[in-house]
Amino acid sequence: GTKRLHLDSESSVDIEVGSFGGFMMDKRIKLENNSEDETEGSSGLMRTGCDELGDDPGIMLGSTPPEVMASSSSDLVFNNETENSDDDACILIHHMDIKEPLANLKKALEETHSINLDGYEFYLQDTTLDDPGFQCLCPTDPVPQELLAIELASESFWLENHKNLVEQCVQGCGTVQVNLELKVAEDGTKKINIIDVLKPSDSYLLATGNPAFSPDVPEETSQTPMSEEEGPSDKNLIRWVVDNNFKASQHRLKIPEDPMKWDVPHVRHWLLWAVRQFNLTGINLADWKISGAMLCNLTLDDFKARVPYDPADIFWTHLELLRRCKFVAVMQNPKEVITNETSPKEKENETDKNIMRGREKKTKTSVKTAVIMDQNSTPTNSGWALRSGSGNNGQVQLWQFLLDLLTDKNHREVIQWLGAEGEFKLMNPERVAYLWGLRKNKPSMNYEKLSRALRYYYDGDMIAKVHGKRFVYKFVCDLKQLLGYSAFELNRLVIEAEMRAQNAAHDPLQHSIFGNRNISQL
DNA sequence: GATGGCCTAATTAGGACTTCCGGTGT
DNA sequence: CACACCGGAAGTCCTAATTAGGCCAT
Repeated sequence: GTKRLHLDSESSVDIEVGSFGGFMMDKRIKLENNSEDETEGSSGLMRTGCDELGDDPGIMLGSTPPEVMASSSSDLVFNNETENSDDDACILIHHMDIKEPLANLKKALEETHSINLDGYEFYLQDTTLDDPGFQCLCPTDPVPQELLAIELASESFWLENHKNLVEQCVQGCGTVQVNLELKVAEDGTKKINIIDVLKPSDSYLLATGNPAFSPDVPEETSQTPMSEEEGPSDKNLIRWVVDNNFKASQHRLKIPEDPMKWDVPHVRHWLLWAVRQFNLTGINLADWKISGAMLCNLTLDDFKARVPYDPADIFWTHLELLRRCKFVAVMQNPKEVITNETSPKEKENETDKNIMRGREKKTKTSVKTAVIMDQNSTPTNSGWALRSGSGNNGQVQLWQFLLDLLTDKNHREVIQWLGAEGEFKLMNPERVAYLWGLRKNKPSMNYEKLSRALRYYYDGDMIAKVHGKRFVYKFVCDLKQLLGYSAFELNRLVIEAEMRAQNAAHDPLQHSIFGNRNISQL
């Protein structure tokens, strides 16, 4: 369906709520912005995520050496542009290879800014072992890219100078953007606090030619695999999609979906994410020590006072969607909105992409399917986007349907998980095919045809056959990333639901482990 | 009358299967 | 020998993108 939001006197959006592979709601928004000049502010586009990040006295102590404050470089950015000059804390932004020893980082800071950092030690500020934010930084764990932004708690975590970030906290390789602050604790400890380790902005990578950070785990983050090739032809068309990385962290940190229920730390978590996501500048974190209720009641004037730079009202639109639709959305292709221009080089790339796309056509379904998986991934640039198709045409796909059945305790007799590795067996293949036929309005569907459809998945990253086992297939994708649950967890949840159902009164809404929602609605 | 913008319908392209079938493996 | 499994080929159904044509204002 489509519903219209009236955001303010100048803008309205048509939101088409569809199903993008089912798991991620694809909210397409046709933004009708009366503002003619959408390209305004295109200069300085794609700024470094946390450039000029505003002060947060709660984080930063006012003990930064003054000589640091006075210096500046292209690679080290201070946030002292804010009017709030009485607060002298600042964030330093430095780009480096993630596998460089921290000692090198310290040396670079000293050389670049002619400052003496003797006695300063690196800390992951206020990150504790119990902090969920820290857990994702453990070397043995995959690192959701968005969560490279380290959330702060109460105690600091000391890092060794001679080791690099990979050895101590973050997996991956390539260039990263490290946000730092210098401070002296009350006990006199000199700290170089690492606040964030982020993927560098595209502009930085483009300018330097450095490879983007890539986690050692399947690449993931937020945005949808927006395809450059499918960018909106209408200059006024902005496509917003749910940011799955934020959603994942939201789930993990138990942040309510309704922003009205957010407390101050929730708002702060969201804002830190937004600063980087929308390249916000001039933001003062101290202005955002507000509850979710206050956030939802911000007037446009309040907002403008807090967000001095918001070209094309992008962040305002985002906030409106958050408040009214309760989802954290990102634009699929912010560049188009901000620039509306294509450089000759980009055009050249597009040509290449078109060629690539022509090649991809031969790979059939597999690639397309992988794209849906990639919803969870932020294409570091065009890599993922190249693989993107045009969605699932709004129809349920076979793999979704199978997951629906697999998460429904009432269908365990016809299809069920085998073990913890994503394997599943069609206990009654013809019944599964019949149900699939019902869903697709294909009364003549049978297992032979269904299995042919499954075989189209073999080339991709979604489903594979388990050789030698009759009617047994396997989800080879990362279900944890896709659904927030691993196959093992899904299996356990289904079994538990079944056991509960046996012990409790019948609850018609609890067929699926997801309650009255099915996979397509997650 | 020429031009450009807007709207709508028709056409085209592409994705995800569906249907059929000959062949292979167990 | 039966049946699962494989993969090519062509077709279907759907949506999205592109193109063409008509209308209207300048």
